[in-house]
Amino acid sequence: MEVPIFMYTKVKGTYDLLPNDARKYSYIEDFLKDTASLFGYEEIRVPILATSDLIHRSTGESSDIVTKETYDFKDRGDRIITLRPEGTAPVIRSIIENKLYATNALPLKLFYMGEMFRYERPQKGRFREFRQFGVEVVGTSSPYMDAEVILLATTIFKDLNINNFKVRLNTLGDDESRNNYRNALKEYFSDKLDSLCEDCKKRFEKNPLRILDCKVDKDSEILLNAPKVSDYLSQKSKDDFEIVKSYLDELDVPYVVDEKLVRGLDYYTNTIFEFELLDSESGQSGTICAGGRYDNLTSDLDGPKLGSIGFAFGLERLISIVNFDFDLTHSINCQFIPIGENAKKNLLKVMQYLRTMGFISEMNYEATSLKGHFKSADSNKARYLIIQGDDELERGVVKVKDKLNNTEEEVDIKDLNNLLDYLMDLENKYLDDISEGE
RNA sequence: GCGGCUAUGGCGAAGUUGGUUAACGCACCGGAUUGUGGCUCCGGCAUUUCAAGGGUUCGAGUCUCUUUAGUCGCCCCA
Repeated sequence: MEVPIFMYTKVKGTYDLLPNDARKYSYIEDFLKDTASLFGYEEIRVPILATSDLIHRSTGESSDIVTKETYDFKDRGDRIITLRPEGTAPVIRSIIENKLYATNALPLKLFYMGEMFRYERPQKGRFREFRQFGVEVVGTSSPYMDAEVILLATTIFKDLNINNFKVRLNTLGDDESRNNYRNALKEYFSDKLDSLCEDCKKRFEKNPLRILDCKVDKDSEILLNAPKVSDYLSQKSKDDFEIVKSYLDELDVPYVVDEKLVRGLDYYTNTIFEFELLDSESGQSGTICAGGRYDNLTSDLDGPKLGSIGFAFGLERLISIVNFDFDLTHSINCQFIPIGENAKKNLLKVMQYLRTMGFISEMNYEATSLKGHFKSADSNKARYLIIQGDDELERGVVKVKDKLNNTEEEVDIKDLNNLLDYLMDLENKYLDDISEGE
């Protein structure tokens, strides 16, 4: 009989965030919250589980996400559930279901952060479980807001010292413009179907705009001579797009208009954009942020018609290009070193006191030798070693060793505030030294 | 969904045309040194085992097949 070897491994396409990396995520998440807050956004948290109807309806039946990338399953009550593959649809659903558009002033400016799931082949910067940060502004059609949203994303990247990107910008126009353009494309491609790739033949029926996005035929005459969106825009759409561009010019946001840009999800209208990372030393390139206006989504989901715009980016991709050469770990750390059981009991109380005063404090409960305690202090990178044996216990003192200044002194702890004052002095001295050095 | 590459201890990795005991480094544990660690030195640390399973062979970590996983491309996407 075979004895199976059990290996409990992570699910394909997922990853563990070990402390070193989790620290980076926390830092970035805090930064994103702070930056979004400066622009007037509030956080919204919505469930990871969503009804499949919502996801399928909103992202478009023809989108690749729905046709082959969703995690769908039936729950025990026979409900068809989808793990959310993106944030916009669930957030819009929540806004409609909770009638936020009626109880709050418009526009709503919301940001979200959390896990998304897509059943894709994992590769660089792409996972099956990944995290996105995104914003949604709901309830305004002002093109100035389009520009402000792009400015927020730009600010985020620049403040993280990421400068080697450019914004690709386009407009799909309003409903009227889109319909006219769509018809023009259909007419143009109708007698050229044979020369298109297999995928594009399907796109012709479902979403002819996406033929423009085809990578297979991208250099062919057919695509190059295809009708251009700009020729089919209504005056309103043209004017709005001009406003977006002029605002971006005014704020020195680097962008290029790319008439070939369309997006993977079906709900976009008017302004759409992608942030593209330019070739860097790390060799990475590609889209690091994408978004656009979706003026029909709220009504498609049985809510009122509310002009809306948003963007999203993957935290994995962002963090992979942030340069973390600064210290994220500065901390105050006291290692308590008892010699003997009596001192151990006594130090437990002292340790708890220091913790309540904000000092990160630890003790190795298993060490049998002084050497073991000191080794623990090393691996904890403790700055202060607080040592007490029977002798010190009897006299009501501890020895405090400050490894940074390489000093060791006896401190009276009959009044614990005495110890706190002593440590605070050392801390303040350290901070003074730092600021003087700068 | 398609293609390339990879898979050796906790980690990083040697392993020559298949040929007795699977280098080395880091980490870890013990000791020299049980009221002061870090350095140094000594010792320990893969052994029906080289991702799993099958095949070729007198002999397989080395060749072959399958599966799984990782990784990098394509499609698509954040």
